[in-house]
Amino acid sequence: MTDVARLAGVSHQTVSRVLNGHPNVREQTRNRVRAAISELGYRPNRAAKALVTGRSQVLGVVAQNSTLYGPASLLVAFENAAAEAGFTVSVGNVSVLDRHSIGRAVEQHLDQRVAGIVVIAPVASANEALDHLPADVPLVTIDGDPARPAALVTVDQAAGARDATKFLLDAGHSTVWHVSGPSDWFDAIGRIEGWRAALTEAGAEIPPVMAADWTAASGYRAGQMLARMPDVTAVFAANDHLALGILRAMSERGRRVPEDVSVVGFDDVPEAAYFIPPLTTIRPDFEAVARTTLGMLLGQIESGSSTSTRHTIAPELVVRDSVASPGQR
Amino acid sequence: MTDVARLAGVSHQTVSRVLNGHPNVREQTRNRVRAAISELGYRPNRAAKALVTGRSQVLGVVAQNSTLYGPASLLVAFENAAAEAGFTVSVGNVSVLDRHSIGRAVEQHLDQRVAGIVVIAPVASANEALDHLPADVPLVTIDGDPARPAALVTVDQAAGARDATKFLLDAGHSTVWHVSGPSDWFDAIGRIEGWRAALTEAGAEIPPVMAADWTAASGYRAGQMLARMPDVTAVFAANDHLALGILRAMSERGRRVPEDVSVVGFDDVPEAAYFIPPLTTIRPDFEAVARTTLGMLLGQIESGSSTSTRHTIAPELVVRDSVASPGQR
DNA sequence: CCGGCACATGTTATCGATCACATCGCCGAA
DNA sequence: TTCGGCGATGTGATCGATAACATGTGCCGG
Repeated sequence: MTDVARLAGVSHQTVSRVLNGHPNVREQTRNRVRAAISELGYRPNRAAKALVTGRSQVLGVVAQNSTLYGPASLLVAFENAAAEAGFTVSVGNVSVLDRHSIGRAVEQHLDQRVAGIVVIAPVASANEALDHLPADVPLVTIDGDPARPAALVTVDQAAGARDATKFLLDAGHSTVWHVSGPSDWFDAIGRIEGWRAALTEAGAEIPPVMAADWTAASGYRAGQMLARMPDVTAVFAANDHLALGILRAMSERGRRVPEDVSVVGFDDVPEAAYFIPPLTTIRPDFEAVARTTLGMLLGQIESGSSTSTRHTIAPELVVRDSVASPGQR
Repeated sequence: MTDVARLAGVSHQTVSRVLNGHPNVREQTRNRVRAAISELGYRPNRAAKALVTGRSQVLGVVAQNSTLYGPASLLVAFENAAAEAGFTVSVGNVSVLDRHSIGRAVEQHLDQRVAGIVVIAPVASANEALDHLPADVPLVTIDGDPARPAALVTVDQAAGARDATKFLLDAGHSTVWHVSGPSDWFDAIGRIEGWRAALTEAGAEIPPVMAADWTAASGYRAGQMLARMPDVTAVFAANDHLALGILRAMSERGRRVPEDVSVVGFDDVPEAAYFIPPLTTIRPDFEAVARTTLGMLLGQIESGSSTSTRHTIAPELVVRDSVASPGQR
């Protein structure tokens, strides 16, 4: 920096001003400094800046140890958005979302003096950890507890589930069964609510919820039960992997999809279009979630105050071939 | 740090020595300092350390903008391994692996004064970028060009492909068709080589390679062609998504898997066990790749010299239900 | 014609660690 | 006895940026 200052014939402070877009610098001086910077190929030392300001240009993300399509897409989208805004993202994976793990991951980020933190906290057990976090660090939660008063961005699970269920009802099914995600996930809870609401509105009978986890294996098990109940004609699966397991169970028991049973999933994983049959599903807009999250986080960083705004991103129904009218039986 | 020093009755330098495990500190002093640290809840400022040493406790990863199962698993495994070693990982996603993009991502990391960089560089176009990188920064490549003299960790694509092909030949198939990945990917090239080697060894006829990309869509297109050739009884797909597309194409044309056609994939994505039928595939050990990579990187960081060792991780065949003898026709 | 204020710029202290070197005992060999 | 050397510890400089304050210039209004 001193070299740049010397070459431009100014003081290091003026260089700093140019770098930070300070207004009170003469146009001509600014240009000279800029020229010197590019001539020397100067790049500011972020560590020094972080040391004096107490904040680095890094955003921390705490996510569950997961290679699932949803979280991975979210992460990539967030990284891209952050990079555009000049921030680096450092990821802290945890295997379980309990208080201890989250606390540790967050501390690790605070050590690094991150400018802000994003916690992808889809389960209730994360709540306690979040309540005990220092309040002065900008923090946004994704898919967290709707009941917590905190900055939150979330996919509108209920709306998606409603759309899916309605789509099946509109096709003529008298009711729709639901294979749900784990009951401690807010995502799963929201999808159950939406499904139930759609049935209630239509005056349809509400079958018992079939609880599963998010894996194809548990979808397969649920599917085996559903397949042997002849009056089941429509199933809404809480995600695409569950749906895949259900498709396989149906196929094994000779129940054709969609002729005998209609299935709708959630997530729109890239392979969904190549399931047998291609799966009708709900596509959440991960990029919108990422952009919104980043916006809120930067807002908090700039203003220095933590808001508790919340944003909900509506997902979209993607129609493929796994739904038909029951009349076609 | 000064506070800790005062409380322990020593100088800040001694505190620093304790922190960095310097040998020449009396046991008793060390304990006093440790006690003071935990009493005050002191956490060292990483920015200050990075400023003076010129390196941060951060490792940079440059990966292709991808939510694919393989890269995502690799990333998670690497993050976990790095966290255990006290390092944070900052990810720079790029959408294309060309010289410009990689260069930019790497520069961004160098700005941050990362201690080392990992580049996941599965395509030839990445080579040029890597050649122009500063030589003094520790760097390990994953899935890079086997011909480049550089630190490299890679899954043994050829061995996996051979195992897969042999398994099909051993089941009694006279030859095995191959649907490959994009020809500029080293992974795809290695898999083609392994497949061809197995056929040559067995003295089997070598059918033309069907080129595709990694998507289920392109697998489906290739599958449509394969399905209308009655003499095709065995297919080795370069990854599980391709295999999924092939399965669907076969199913549409009424060719049963595995009775009429046997299929083997590569990657062992979590859903593979729930395809119709469950897919026999090759499972790469991403965790081993991640651990090995981290080990090499830390080695370079400590020694200060860049090696050009290379490690190859052998994958494993996972047998499920998508392969049968052609005699069962 | 002068005080004062806004703007442009420079000077010095500061963040929190490590590094290089200085100091102080103490022990053992000449 | 003396001195070299080593182990334990302290002192001051340093990394590269920003913050706070100081300085110098030109313009405006009274």
